Amino acid sequence: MPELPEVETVRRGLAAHVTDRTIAEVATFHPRAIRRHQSGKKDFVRRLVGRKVELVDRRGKFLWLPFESDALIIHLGMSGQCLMLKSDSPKHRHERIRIKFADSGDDLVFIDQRTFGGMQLDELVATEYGEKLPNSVTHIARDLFDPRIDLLATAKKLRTRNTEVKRALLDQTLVSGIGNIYADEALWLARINPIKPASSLTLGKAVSLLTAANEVMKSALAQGGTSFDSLYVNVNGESGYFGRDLNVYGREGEPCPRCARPIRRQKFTNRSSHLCPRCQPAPKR
DNA sequence: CAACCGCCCTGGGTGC
DNA sequence: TGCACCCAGGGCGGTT
Repeated sequence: MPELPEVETVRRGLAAHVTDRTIAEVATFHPRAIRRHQSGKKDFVRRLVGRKVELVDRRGKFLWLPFESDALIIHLGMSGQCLMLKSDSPKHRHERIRIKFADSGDDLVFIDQRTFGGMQLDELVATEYGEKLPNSVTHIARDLFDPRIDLLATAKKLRTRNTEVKRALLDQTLVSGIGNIYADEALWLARINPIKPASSLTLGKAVSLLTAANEVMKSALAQGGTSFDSLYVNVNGESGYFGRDLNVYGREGEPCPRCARPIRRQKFTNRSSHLCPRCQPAPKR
């Protein structure tokens, strides 16, 4: 389940391997992998061939390779992988897209078991500070690794939300890049119960929550990301090492690292929250 | 505009 | 061994 640290790890790996290379050939193997590309498979392939990669950009969980006026957007979804594989490597069972380069070096191979991820070409539009974003990424808020994020303004906005704090944390239009794993870890670090109303946090608490999220994701990035269920790997196919540092996620029944009370897992909008019932007491209502 | 719900989809795991 | 079922979950479209 790639979140901000994992997607940033992939971005760095891609940047190191595809920058300055020219696309020579594109093959797609599953319609869902390019379903977001409105003008179809032929257009997708035709428009990519001949393009030279300048850099690899990212906001939240969205990656893109910007060209002059458009960009190739990559989203990993929950099981997407970008791997650099030998040009003669056999087709992987869940291989969805393969991009070959004019230098006949390693291919960029998109593998995705659950097909929530995919690629699309989209126009670039100018936004603030002279930045250019793909049109379909403009609604995504800045992430916590973005040097231009305004942490205080984000904390204030979080407190205006009439919803549970974890929902707000997962809302990519408020702050992007946080998924279920790092939301649970950040809430544990900040000692906040996930179903506490966002509006009930003090401003200081809201700031410390965002700071905790930033810290935990920075640590994860330094270790190459988390690999909880082996679906996430970097472009070389290697797992990250942060999984061992998770305090609550996936640790139901194990002792809280702070107070030794068993970690509890509870239902949260068709998924799960992991928390310490003592460190993160439920709000009274 | 904000919140919420249901849907997309696959395959590993589990229970019978 | 096989089958039915559950579960993971980010983003988005439609609705309230």
